Amino acid sequence: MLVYTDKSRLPRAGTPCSACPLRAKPAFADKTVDDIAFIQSMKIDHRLVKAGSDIISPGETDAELFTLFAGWAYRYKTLPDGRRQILNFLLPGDILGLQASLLSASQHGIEALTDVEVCVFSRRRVWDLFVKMPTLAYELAWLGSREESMVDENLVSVGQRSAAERIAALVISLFRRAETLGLVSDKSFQFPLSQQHMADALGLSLVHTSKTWSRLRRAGLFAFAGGRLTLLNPRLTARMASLFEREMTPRPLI
Amino acid sequence: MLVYTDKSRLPRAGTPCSACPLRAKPAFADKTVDDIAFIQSMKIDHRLVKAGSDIISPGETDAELFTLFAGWAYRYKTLPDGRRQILNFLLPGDILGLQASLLSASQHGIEALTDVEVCVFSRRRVWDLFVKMPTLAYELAWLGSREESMVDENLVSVGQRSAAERIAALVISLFRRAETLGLVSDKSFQFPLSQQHMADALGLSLVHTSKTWSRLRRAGLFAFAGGRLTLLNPRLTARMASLFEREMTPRPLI
DNA sequence: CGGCTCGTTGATCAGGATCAATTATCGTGG
DNA sequence: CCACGATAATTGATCCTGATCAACGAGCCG
Repeated sequence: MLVYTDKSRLPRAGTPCSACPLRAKPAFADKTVDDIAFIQSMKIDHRLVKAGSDIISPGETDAELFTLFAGWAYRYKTLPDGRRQILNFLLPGDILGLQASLLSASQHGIEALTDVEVCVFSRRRVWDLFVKMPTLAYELAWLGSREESMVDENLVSVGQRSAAERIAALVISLFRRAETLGLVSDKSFQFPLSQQHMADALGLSLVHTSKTWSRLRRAGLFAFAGGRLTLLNPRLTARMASLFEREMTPRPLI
Repeated sequence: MLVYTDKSRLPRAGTPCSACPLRAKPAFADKTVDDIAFIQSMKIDHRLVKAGSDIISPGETDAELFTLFAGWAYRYKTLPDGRRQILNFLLPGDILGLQASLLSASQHGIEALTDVEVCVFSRRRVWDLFVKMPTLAYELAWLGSREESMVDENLVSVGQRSAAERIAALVISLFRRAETLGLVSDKSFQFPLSQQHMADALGLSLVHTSKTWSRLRRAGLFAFAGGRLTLLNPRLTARMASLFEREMTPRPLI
């Protein structure tokens, strides 16, 4: 993992969990002081990871547990001949490495999509957490189930939807997630995926992704410029993807 | 859910968890008496479900938690126009409805593939379990991660593998799972999937599934007769699917 | 300026979808 | 025991979505 060691350039590294700016967002449920104190006690580092490098490498054992503090990342698996499947994308507040930390070796890799900041939690203390902090343990399991549910949805896309439907589904689901984090202003948000990322996530070729992508743009579903995506027609995009509005209840932030 | 109410025809319904025949299998890790006693106290029913009916319906709220005691099942999602994606298959000893029980409403359905027996656990007491039984809570989370890891693998199949590779991957992964349960004798095991099930799991059309399936049979990878599948060439099948041998550590049985 | 990576666009190809017809397989009732 | 209808599997013909090949333009960095 590529890491900045010079913490002096990381003003937020010193911020206590109780004053975590993420926690203030409406996407996340409130926590008791005790829970926050325990989280703080588990936190062993605050790291910067450069875009494109692994936060957890495939096959890594004893990977720590992370919370994505800022930036985007994704989970992926590769086949021996190099084919890569992106399993799901990770946004700020998402937990990262839970599967790797419970199972013995990581079955997947996690790579930083943008420059990223992560909170690092001691893997050894996860067990401690289950013993002492049932609320947090429950929330950990909850977050795991939520991630599975996202993978489920991606599997539906790749297995059943056409190329255009897949892109529409990807775009709205990311839009909605960004929205709950307050990252959307005026229907537009920072969209850091390359077309190669989309292709690998959707099970499409790079070329076909490009063609379908620009077809949907010409159709007026969305616009893309300067790394920002503007969802011009959310209704139509959602309908094209058959992706239901699913109200987002505040979720736990570990 | 279609249920037999006449328990008299269910001799195993009265068997205490401590004498659970599944528990004796090498696939499952040993448990303390305390843990087993708690599991027993959570168990509120032992039900038979007919093949083809839902154990958990899509959108169901307050679904209970189950362990699959005997038979096969699968998780699935459907799109409004009827397209169906099978997310993963469930074999005896697998937990079922964990996601539905943690999240508020079930995002998927679970259907019995064969006639099935399930142990029913009180959903209300799951929280109790997290408070009192950290070991079991940890194992629940572990089982959740394991299921996610299976969905991950299916997503790799559907996103990256060719039709033949997908079928090969499905066949071996089911073979291996059946093997750990002692269901395989002489390289062959009961294989209850219809071609429609395979098609829906692999994101292929029914017709193409049939053609590829018989091509692989003619190629000598496996044979299928009388509902039993015989894996004639496990090595080649595994290589075709690029599915690595992954040693199975004993897993928790709740 | 050259050498990257990334996106775009056109031409061609093929894997798998769709359509259609036939053949087991099986449970059910006469 | 057989006839029947329903469901599941097979096979051939044709079509089309999306893969592959190839060339080119745009932005970016050294």
